Amino acid sequence: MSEIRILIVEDEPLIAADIEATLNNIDFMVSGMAHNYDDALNELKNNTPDAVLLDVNLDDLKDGIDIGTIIYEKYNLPVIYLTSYADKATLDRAKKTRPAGYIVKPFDEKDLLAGLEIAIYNFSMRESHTKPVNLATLNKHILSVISEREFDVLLAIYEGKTNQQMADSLFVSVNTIKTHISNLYIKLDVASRTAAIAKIRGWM
Amino acid sequence: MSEIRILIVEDEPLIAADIEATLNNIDFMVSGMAHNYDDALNELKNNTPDAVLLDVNLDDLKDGIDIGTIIYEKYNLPVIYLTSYADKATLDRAKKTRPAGYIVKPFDEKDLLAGLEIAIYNFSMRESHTKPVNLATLNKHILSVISEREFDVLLAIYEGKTNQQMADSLFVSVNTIKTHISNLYIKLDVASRTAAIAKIRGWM
DNA sequence: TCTAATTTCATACTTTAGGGTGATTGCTAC
DNA sequence: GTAGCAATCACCCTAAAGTATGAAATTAGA
Repeated sequence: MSEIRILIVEDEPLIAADIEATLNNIDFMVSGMAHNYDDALNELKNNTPDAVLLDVNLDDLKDGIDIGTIIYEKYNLPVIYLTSYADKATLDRAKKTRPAGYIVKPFDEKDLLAGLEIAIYNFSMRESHTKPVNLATLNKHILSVISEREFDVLLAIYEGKTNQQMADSLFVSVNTIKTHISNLYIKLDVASRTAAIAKIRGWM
Repeated sequence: MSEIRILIVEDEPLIAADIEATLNNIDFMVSGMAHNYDDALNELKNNTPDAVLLDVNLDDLKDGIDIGTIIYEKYNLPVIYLTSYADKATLDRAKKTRPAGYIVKPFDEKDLLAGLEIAIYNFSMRESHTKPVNLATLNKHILSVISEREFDVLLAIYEGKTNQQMADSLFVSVNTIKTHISNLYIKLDVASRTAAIAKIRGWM
């Protein structure tokens, strides 16, 4: 994996340049710079980054938290807020956008890099909670081994598909799906799709 | 709800006193102070806090991350690390303990309060991902309103139970369960138990 | 190369889930 | 008091899921 692409949204040129200089290293690269709400949305759309450094106080009608709200709702990216003050009301607005991190100005190189690292890591962990398990970790929990194809079927079950829908999307017959499901049930020691879902939930 | 009880683990008395003064306000209170590994474990056991502020660099054989590891494995509390430097190796060790936040020294009152707020909030959100939904939040996501009994049934579905098992544990007939499920499907706009589970997944 | 496991499919059968319709009871708000 | 809703239950029917058994083609490994 290459560098993590960061979008910087900051209206103070000096700080923006400072952050840019700090971030262009082994681990990170700057994917784009935005100075206001519209620029930021544009960058998000046309040059989607892996994470966003977001100044809360922009010299604009819309502030950083407005952008954070859009990112939370539309994009699913880790947001790290930069702010020079943190009153209760602003903080409460910010919390609603589930930021991955929060860095208070003034900050130095270490604050920024450490804050970013932790925030992005935490975000990826947070994400993995909502995603289904992966085959390798799944197999750590059971005696017998679930095959790749069986895993495909298990994921489809997890997503709420019917046998027919699975058959269509995996290009096999419903009979085949049934066979896989039967084998899965034996291996997972369950007797229904919902029991299977309940069983694998929590394994991540 | 009363104040959030914070355990401070910090071996530098000046900083510890400073944090204590900052934290004893409306939102937070200090549940205890520890200066080393053993003190910290003792406090965790006998006076369990709601969150832990953890200095990484303790003047001890075991450092803050060792304590963080214990908290991650045994207790399930949000940990916020305090550190004056953040080299890659330390950061990697810290990340493995899934800290809720990371505050880099030197920090002022605002850093601390904002960092704590965000970290604890994020942690509570992270937690709720693994738990089933609650009725109130569930109803925010749909047009019609799910009743209490319907919610009981939905939870039972989520847990992988069959209609018969639900009927037994809720002391009603299978027909009643079926009626509730039918109504649930209409309200959730789905057509099967697994689709219902997939739909409510993520709502927390 | 021979074996074991995976993936594929089939047929037949049973059980569970889901859809439609209607009805009773009890509670609450107007 | 009556309209509305929640909760309960019944019956019938269809569709989907699950069980059992057997078998062929493919692939990976010893």
